[in-house]
Amino acid sequence: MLERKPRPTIREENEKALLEAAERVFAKHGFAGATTAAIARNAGMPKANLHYYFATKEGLYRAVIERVLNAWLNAASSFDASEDACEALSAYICAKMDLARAMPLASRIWSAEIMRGAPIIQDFLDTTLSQWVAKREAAVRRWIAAGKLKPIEPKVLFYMIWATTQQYANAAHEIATLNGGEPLDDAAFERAKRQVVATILGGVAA
Amino acid sequence: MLERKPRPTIREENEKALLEAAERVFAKHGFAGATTAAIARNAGMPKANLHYYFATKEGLYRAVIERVLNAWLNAASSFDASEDACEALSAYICAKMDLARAMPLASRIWSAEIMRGAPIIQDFLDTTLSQWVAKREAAVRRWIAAGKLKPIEPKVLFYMIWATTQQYANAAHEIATLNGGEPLDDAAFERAKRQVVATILGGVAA
DNA sequence: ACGTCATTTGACCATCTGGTCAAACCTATA
DNA sequence: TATAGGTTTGACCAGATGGTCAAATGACGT
Repeated sequence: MLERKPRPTIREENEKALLEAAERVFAKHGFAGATTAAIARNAGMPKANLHYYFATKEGLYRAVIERVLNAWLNAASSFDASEDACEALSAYICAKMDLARAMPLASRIWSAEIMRGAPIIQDFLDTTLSQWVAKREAAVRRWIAAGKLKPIEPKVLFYMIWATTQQYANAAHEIATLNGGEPLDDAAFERAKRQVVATILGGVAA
Repeated sequence: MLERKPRPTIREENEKALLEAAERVFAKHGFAGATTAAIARNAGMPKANLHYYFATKEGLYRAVIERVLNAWLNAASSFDASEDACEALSAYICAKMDLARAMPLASRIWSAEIMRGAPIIQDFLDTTLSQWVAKREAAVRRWIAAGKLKPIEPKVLFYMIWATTQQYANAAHEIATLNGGEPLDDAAFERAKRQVVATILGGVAA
């Protein structure tokens, strides 16, 4: 009867540990620089065990990317939180800032993948992301037509939002260095978030 | 008499070819993913020849980074082009946009190095960059005090400028995908540049 | 207790990589 | 043309890496 057994707690736990370890190692060393031995050690198991759960390094990488993708889509949905231009943009920028802070490793892996030319996630760019952009582009154009926003190429706005928010994950080390060697604390980060929102909205609100 | 011979054209030519090839390969595959064999092939010479000019892969990488650093410093100097806040910021943003377009490989290598935690250029962050930021931070605060700019943490502004401009190099592939598969042509890029300048200035000008 | 299936692991392998080396090959100057 | 110093290159090496395998161990329903 091929019942879906609610069984596999061991498998679930090990796969989760491996995915988390992989996220750490891929984020720090990149795809090529990460070794399966390092990932396995980081997850507290011998290398052969890693290959029992994930046949190939690329397969593991794909699995990590999928988690990242879901986080991205989740944050992206906050764009639709409101019909009001400023509210929608604020919510979206805040969501992306929070994502960068909560999941810096995922953000870095994502950026590295994009920088490599998206060899793994090209189809996501071609399908889901293209559709997401097309739909929100239309919303932005409507807001412009309604006089809510200054006339701007919507994509330019998206790229600015993506880049600026991800900067707080990608360049966390540089930012820490310029912050006296310490990462931004919560207060400083919240201040930065407010100022990013204010600056971008100030730049595009009509 | 130890005269400086105007001789070494062979050495100069080969080192240049290697540095350019290394820039391409490092930009595409990252430090770990780049192989000295691939770089040498890309420069049109056998691997042993590469190691004759650059003893180690890391030494070659350092040399590439140094070129990138000079480009960065060169663009950074345009911040001081004017005493006027808007003029200075415009000039700086334009210079960084042009840099991203003219040297996308260098930009990507730079970002990758920052994302890795700047293992090679940490001392640059600690010294030159810190000083650069401190000085321009003071300029921004003066402009704010003079009522030229809205009150903003200067670093937040710098991070936004750095991230947004570099986006056009780092995410060139993603941008091309969302542009129908074609990279931005000169006209589209100039339009984007103007809108980036206008949006950031609109966001911070008082 | 038994049998079956999932899990664990050390040993192993082919391949790749950064780097070495010595011999061969210029090129120019005395 | 002899000689010296820069340059080129194929062959080579030690170590690392992704991945395999078979044997051992554990979990669990019957």
